[in-house]
Amino acid sequence: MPETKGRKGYHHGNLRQALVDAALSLIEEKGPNGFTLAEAARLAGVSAAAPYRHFKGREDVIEEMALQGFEIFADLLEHAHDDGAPSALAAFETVGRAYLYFARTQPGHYIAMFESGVSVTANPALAQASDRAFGVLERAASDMTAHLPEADRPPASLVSRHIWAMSHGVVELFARGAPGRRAPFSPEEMLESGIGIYLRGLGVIPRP
Amino acid sequence: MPETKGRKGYHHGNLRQALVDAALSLIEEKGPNGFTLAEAARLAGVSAAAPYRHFKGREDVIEEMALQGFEIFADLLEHAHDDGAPSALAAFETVGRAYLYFARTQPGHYIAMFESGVSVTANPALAQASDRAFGVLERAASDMTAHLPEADRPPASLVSRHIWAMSHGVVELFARGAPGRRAPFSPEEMLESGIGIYLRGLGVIPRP
DNA sequence: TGTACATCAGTGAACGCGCGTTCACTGATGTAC
DNA sequence: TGTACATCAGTGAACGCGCGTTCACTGATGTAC
Repeated sequence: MPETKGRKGYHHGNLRQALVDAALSLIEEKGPNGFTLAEAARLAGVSAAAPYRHFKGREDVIEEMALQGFEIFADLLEHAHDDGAPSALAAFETVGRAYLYFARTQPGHYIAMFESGVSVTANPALAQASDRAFGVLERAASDMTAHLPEADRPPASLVSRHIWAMSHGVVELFARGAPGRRAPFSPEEMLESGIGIYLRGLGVIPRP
Repeated sequence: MPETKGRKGYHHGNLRQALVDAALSLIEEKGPNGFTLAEAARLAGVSAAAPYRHFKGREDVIEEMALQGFEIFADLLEHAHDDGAPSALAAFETVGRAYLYFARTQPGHYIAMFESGVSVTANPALAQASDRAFGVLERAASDMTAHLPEADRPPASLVSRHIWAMSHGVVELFARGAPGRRAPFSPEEMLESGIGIYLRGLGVIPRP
């Protein structure tokens, strides 16, 4: 059942984005490699040759999905950081939760970004978007550790990477796929408690 | 150039494992989906129909790779835990490092286990092997936190998952793929310092 | 306001390809006697 | 020790399939005058 999606006539109007959207839902449903240009074209209600008017090929579509994902992700982190920030610490925890939230609500983008094997470094636009997202984390880490005595203060670039790794690990191991994995804790609990213990180790939260 | 790998005559002798090995090197070289039964057969110096004498199909081969991977991994963790264990804490750090070591030295197995999308829960043997590996982590966590006052002691199952997530995140984000990703820290440094801060937060290491 | 024309964004047919899988087959091996 | 025979582990040909990609084409749209 090809979805014609409001297509009016011979010309589609917005085929480029329609193809990206189709690819996103395919990738979400069938995993990183469960998407073909041909099927995306079918979903968009268009012939198999049409995508070549907008993309160089399959890989190009994946890079576009990842790019849009990093942009959304960076925006999300920026808002999480800027908006409700009564304290640097609270902002940091909010930022951590945003990671999980993103993976939950934008699985297609998440897969394209982190599970498709796309090379972020090979595409400058992608690298830039990824840097922007990571920059938010790093600034949050920097703000948060600023008041620590210099001797006990690890570089913000290291702290932000620790948090990133912990968040990513929780998402990959306990939130994505594996619906059958009997977990005694929810990903949210695990991430919150894990970051909490880590921040206590940093000296940012007092130890009980 | 098909590799005949010491094949003697009509009968291969050890085709099952030869196919698994071929698949491992293909997966390592080309990523989780860059492996086909046909190519594995070719690598093993055998016709495309031969694998069907030993495996139900493609998915079956992936599960076998993952299974062998979990067995190796569990053995590795057990040794890391049992052998040089002057203290529960040291054992725990050794166990953490073993994760990184495994991903480095057995990339094919690692990919099959964690990046192929194989369902661990769907295959009982796989689930059992995975549980054994994880059990080591959990015991290490339990030993390590045993002396903490009960009020400040999070469940070992939670602690072990935090460490697992951190290790997995570091490996995925900073060790695998992305050779071009300019990282100011090595994965080893990041994992060691990250676990260190976390353990300080737990109260297992004194804070400086 | 109308028209000629360039450009754009699609079509559909065709191609070559490699894969997964099945099938009847056959060469090699092991075993009972 | 030899032989008949069952079983095992391969072969190779064939199939259907869907994909990626190219190509000459054509319908729709925008624009200059």
